[in-house]
Amino acid sequence: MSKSAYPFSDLIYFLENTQIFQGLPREQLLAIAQLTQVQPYDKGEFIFHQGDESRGFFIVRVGRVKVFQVSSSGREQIFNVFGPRDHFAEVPAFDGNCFPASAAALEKAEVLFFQRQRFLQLLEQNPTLAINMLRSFARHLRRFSNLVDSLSLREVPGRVAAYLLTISNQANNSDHIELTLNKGQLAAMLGTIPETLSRVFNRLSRDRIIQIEGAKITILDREGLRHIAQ
Amino acid sequence: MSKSAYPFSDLIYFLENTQIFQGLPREQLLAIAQLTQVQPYDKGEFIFHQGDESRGFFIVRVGRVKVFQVSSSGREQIFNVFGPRDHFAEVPAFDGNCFPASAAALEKAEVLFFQRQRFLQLLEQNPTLAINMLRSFARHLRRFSNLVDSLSLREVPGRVAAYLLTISNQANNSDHIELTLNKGQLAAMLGTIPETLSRVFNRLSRDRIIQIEGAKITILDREGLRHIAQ
DNA sequence: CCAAAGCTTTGACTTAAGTCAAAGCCTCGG
DNA sequence: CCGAGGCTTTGACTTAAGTCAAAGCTTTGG
Repeated sequence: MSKSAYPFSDLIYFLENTQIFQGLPREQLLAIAQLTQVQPYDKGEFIFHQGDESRGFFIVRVGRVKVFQVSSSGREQIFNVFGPRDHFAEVPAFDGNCFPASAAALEKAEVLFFQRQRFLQLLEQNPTLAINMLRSFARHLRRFSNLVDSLSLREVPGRVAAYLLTISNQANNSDHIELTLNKGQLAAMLGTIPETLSRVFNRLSRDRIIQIEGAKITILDREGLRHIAQ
Repeated sequence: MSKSAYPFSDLIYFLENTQIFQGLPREQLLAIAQLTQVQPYDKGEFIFHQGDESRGFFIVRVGRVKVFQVSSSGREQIFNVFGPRDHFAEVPAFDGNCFPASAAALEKAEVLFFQRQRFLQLLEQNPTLAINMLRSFARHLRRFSNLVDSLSLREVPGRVAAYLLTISNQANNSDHIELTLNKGQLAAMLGTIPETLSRVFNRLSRDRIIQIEGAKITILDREGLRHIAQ
């Protein structure tokens, strides 16, 4: 059943440390591991396309994956970026409707795939799994709520400032942070375009609020940044 | 326990027809009904404020409720409008974090309130309830996905056209539709302001794509509307 | 190690949509 | 039934941010 090249025990260890499968009894994990398909993707390769029918859901094993939409004019909005142990596309797997967005590998990646039918069976049998799913959905809903707030009610400098504060926060409030997305992808994440993002960084730099050197950013004036982020 | 003025059987009948409590055994519904608090709200009155701590979640019994955020400059973005049998604010009740948005009554309304702790107990005991919640979260996630798409990737005329097509759809694809929100609230729903919405309606009217008479709208050129909506 | 491809920045320009202000319309309660 | 207050529209103006084009940069693979 599995196309994995990994030892089985590794896979089980991995699965029981994902948020979605944590807390499940060992024999369930074993059953899940046997249903797991490992799929490799090259940088830029699509995992699914918006509008496709869902056949299952995914967990990132290696690399990063973006979930995004593209406008008729070709502009991209990234909904979320997922890394190792993160799962994505559970909603279509759950409700059986089409993917509302596309997914592609941001870099060479390995993704675990779980068939929809198997997954739904597990879900019915397993209250713990349902609660884990609820937690996951709740996280996604909060993320979306933030995104809508950002896109509708804040200007681009505010979004950039809020983003920088968030990643600084994730890094123990360090003033030295490093962008993990290139600037084009970051722009797509923040609902803008590379040119505009570049100009905003430029301005924050000129105003001595941050200092930029490639992907490395130093926060010089955290209060100022907070003010811009509101 | 209940502050309801309604006969109990009415309340149970109501509860078992909500999406969240449907399919629960009768004795559970009885227990839930006993925990229900009925809260009346006047038009415009707040039900909770963004940032408040969650004490529970809500089901609309009468009237309509909007869930929204307000920017620092006072602009409003409505996330969703809920009517009878709809439930809202389940995420904060579930995860215990703050409300990410505010809620207020759009008109005189009655709302059922369920305490967080009771609700979490029910959720643990009741796999059906968990599945119902998952369905609800999945719906909300799809709604958000649409909203982000709208706000980030479409211009205002596109959002308006898509909205009109959606409500026409809900009305059996009738060409005669009626706005159920006033134009200020509709603007806040579509991520814009009344002046801009007015101008867009004006243009659609001038171009013979729709015809407007107050809250009544007739679709004259559905193909044209679809084209604008993409 | 170099060149091609892909990122990133900069400049000049355009534009969608917001702001402000005023006037016209409704409608609801006294 | 009338008038105050709230909706809605219109006009004139401003502006944030997008487009297009070109030039610097980096990275990567042959």
